Amino acid sequence: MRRVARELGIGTMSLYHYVRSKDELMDLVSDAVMGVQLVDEAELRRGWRPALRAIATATRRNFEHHPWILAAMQPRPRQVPGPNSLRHFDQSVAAVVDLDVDLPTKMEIVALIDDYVFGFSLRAYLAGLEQRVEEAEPRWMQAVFDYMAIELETGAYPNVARIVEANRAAGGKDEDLPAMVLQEGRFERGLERLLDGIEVELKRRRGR
Amino acid sequence: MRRVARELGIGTMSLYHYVRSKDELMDLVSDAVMGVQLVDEAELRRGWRPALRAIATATRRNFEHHPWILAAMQPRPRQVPGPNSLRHFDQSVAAVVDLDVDLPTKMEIVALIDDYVFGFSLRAYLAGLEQRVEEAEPRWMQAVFDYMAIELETGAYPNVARIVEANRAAGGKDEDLPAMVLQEGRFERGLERLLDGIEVELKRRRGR
DNA sequence: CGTGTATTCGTACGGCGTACGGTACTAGTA
DNA sequence: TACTAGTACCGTACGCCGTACGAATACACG
Repeated sequence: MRRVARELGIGTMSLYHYVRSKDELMDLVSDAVMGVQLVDEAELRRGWRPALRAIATATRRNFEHHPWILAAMQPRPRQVPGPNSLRHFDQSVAAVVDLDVDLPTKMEIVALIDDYVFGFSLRAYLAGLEQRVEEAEPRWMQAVFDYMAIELETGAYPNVARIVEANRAAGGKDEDLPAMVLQEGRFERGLERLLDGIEVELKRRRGR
Repeated sequence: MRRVARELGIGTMSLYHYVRSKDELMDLVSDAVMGVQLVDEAELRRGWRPALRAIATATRRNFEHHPWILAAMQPRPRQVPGPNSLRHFDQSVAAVVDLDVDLPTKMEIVALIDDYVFGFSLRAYLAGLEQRVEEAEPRWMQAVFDYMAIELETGAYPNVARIVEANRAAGGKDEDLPAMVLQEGRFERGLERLLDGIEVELKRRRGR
């Protein structure tokens, strides 16, 4: 709060004229961030799959630009989502509202997409800190492999050891492993698999 | 740190003989928590799908019992996963190591499952605070609907409005909506859809 | 017994969020 | 013109926090 006030060129306590507490300020900022990921209305009319894909990638891109809000999110009692979060929710509803399934299923699909986007973004953030995911994740995996290399002989991680050995047998180098492991476009591919799974469920229900 | 020391009946600074900083203590605790979700080795030999399912549900159950570690996780530079996290990784590798796909695909499957489990757990935690998910999420959704009810007439959330109206037209009450929206077993159903999506991808690759 | 090492911890420092009470300015009223 | 009400601002101080520093104590071993 002191720093924010300093950068605004005002006294610290002046902030509290507009905001009840630091938490409330955080809520406002978080919701403001959620506002910039809203998707063009036309995207929502191209069927559930393109619509959900557009919403998910926009959300992911937004978290990529503002990863710190993931860490700033703390559970607070009786906190209610802000208008921009609700608008995001409303757009997700738009994507599934015409599906031929019952309401709970529609809402679970919406929640499922958000779960994935949040999880991917959080883990990418934890692994990557300030860098872009595509650079950071291999570095993180490198650290993992480096660390595990010490323990590999002890047999503590037998399955990773199998992979390392298979890679050696194929003439590959250990250093290449991390880069092979997590590659660009991982978010999009994971999303497509999730959408595939949803599609399977939709067909199954329609079959009945 | 002061409270931990007090509960241990020692001076605050005595902690720093065993631990370099509060962050390091957090890392140790987090990794200790990751240790209790390890899965029986026999589970890993029942095929990739049961194995991944067992790992994911064990992880989810663990996060349900210790949700605060999700909030405690902060991106720290040059942090390396602890032995228990690596053991979890190794178990995931065991589940996919025999699949008939290339290595990067195997690793993406592993990461995908973790992304979902993390995302679900984080969002459930944010929505639910201390309560069980099954109780908390409806309460959260109730707050959402209550809040949105105010705005529904303004047309700010047209798609949610459509759902509310459809529910009224079917003779349902507004109060029933939150409970209809998120129901028990949501994690397991979402996981099955994710596994379905992975299965689709495996078949596609095998077909080539 | 002395001596080095492991363990404990009291004090103090700089940072934080913010409660409290006050000051300055503006707009409206008479 | 003087008075008032409300808005905006902020200096000071309190009680937290993590932890740097250095001293005190306990213990193991020659």
